[in-house]
Amino acid sequence: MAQGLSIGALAERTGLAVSAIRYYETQGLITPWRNAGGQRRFQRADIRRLSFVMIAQQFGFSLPEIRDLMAELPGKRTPTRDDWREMAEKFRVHLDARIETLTKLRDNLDGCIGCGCLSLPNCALYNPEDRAFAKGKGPRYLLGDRPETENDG
Amino acid sequence: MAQGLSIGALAERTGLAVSAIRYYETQGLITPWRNAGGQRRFQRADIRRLSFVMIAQQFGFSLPEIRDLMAELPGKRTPTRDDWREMAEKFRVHLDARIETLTKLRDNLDGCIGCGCLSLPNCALYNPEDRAFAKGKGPRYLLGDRPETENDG
DNA sequence: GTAATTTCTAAACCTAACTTTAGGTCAAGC
DNA sequence: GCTTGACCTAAAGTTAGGTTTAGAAATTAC
Repeated sequence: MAQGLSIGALAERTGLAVSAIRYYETQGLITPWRNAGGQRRFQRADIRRLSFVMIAQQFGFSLPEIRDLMAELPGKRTPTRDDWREMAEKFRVHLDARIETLTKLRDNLDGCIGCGCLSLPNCALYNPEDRAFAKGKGPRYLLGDRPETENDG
Repeated sequence: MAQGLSIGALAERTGLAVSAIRYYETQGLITPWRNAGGQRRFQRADIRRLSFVMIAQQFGFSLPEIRDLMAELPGKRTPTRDDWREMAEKFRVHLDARIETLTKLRDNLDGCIGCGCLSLPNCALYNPEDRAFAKGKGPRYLLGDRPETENDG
């Protein structure tokens, strides 16, 4: 293994399937070079990149989103500690937001299901801030009612 | 609307597409009855059920998982406040776990990327507790290195 | 130097969670 | 009572994130 890691070696180091790594290349998440025989060769820093991909996926980020996050990192030279740190700081903002959203949602759910009303006009849940809780598309009224409607179990 | 809600009415009340509601029925998330003409009719309580589905999805639960969670609720009679509360308590355990996982992961990422090493033998990240951080499949070594390997930017 | 692995590409396949389409029925308004 | 919109089913299509397959070429192991 004179120059760079083979795809199999990278797979072993990251725990990913070889096919997944190839797929990530098509999605622009890593850009290996090719050796004389046309096989992919990876930098050792790509282990870190792929680990980051897997971590970000755990947080619910899509591959395009992750690619955009990683676009912060230098493409050509090996990212330094500071490159990573800078990127991670921006990433952290997203993580914090995601965690806060989930925490709020959990607390709201608690409050609404736990409270006696189950009818939203009286409930903390019924307010605009809470309704805009996530990436769109959510329930318009968090546990189902409209403001002018009364209790309906 | 003498008896029950039509699918269109339910769609309007929940913000879901009609096609999604039909799909949820095939997945066992709701069980409407049919009127004389063969059209679906829903209970008002189904608004709440579907809202819960959407909320649980935000937390990353799959439809089968959500169906199992909701199996706690009485199928025939309209769920009472206490039915919901009981179910929500079990759900909350999952939410707490998910939030804690994400929080830990965030802190780990902070620690590792932020620290000077970027080489895992010295890093808080390299320990079994952290490596088992999620629903399997994750990176075997959270930011890429193996213990016996040295710094590699 | 040959055999066994790995890797290559392209294309097909897979699951989850839906949406769209097609052709037909039901219900509500005038 | 007719028209229009809502609803029905079944089947095909869609997107994300991959995996599998097939046949060929490169690499490694002996």
